[in-house]
Amino acid sequence: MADPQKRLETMLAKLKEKEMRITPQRLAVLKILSESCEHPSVERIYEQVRGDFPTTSLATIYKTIILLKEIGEVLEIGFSDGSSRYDGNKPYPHPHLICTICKTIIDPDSDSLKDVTAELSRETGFRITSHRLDFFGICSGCQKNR
Amino acid sequence: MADPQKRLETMLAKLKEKEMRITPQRLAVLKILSESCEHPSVERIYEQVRGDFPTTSLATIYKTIILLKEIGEVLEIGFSDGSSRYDGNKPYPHPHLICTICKTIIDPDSDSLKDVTAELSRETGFRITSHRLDFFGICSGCQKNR
DNA sequence: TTTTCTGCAAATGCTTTGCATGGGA
DNA sequence: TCCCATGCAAAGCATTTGCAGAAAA
Repeated sequence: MADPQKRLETMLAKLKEKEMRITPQRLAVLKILSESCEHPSVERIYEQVRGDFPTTSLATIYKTIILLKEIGEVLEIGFSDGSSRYDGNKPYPHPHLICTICKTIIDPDSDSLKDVTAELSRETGFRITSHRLDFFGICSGCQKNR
Repeated sequence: MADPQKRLETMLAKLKEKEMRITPQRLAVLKILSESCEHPSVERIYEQVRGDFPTTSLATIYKTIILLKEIGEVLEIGFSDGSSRYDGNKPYPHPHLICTICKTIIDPDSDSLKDVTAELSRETGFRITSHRLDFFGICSGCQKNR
């Protein structure tokens, strides 16, 4: 995981460079995304931002994310069901390991794509059932709670 | 590519097994999907089916695809923008090579995931710009037409 | 002060649903 | 004949858009 503080600074610098304004709402979204290990959904970001700024609208979250996508500071992980999750900590393509039950998304350590399925399964306790470069599976927690 | 004829038979057998009816519209959708090299969109399938059955509705195409997904006879390739493409010829996870300009989707031959990016780029003329297990890039045709 | 951003509400656009009719088996 | 599938239109829903007021710079 990249240093959230540095990520935030990078994002802020990029916004300033593009002469875009740093509003409290935007700052809140940037903070959440720069610290994200959980790869939050729009809805999740919305809830968190509303904790600090109760009048924030969903539209603002969407607009901010569209903005960040345009300047390459957030990675969108879109799914077939139309839902999307976001990674502002590592905004570049990298493998994901996704639990199809609890929807947890983690970033595996492996850089190589060779024999990754077996390797990831062993290291994380996931049972791999599908893939994409995104690997889908069931995390160890969900395997126990069945 | 799998033999379209056999794929069609497999799909039909599965429908019968589940006691689902084989209607002309469904048969048309199955045929298109079993022969798909182009990984058609719902809209594309709709247009083709309407060639033979002009009264067919979009809802029927959607319902048929949902059905096929449930019985594992079609692979959905969903994108961040909400659009989806379908593969009924190889309804199991496999790598895709996607042109971000003309939206062509092809199935590369390689089975290994090692050094695939460079390999695919060389073999197909794509310039790889992103990936997923789905690899995104620009196909040779679009590189020429710039 | 200027220009951009916010937040509300309305508009989109794709997908799903409900239901009466039609058609497989 | 009995159900299931079709096709139309309406409903859903996540996302986008338009615009007047608010607030960065």
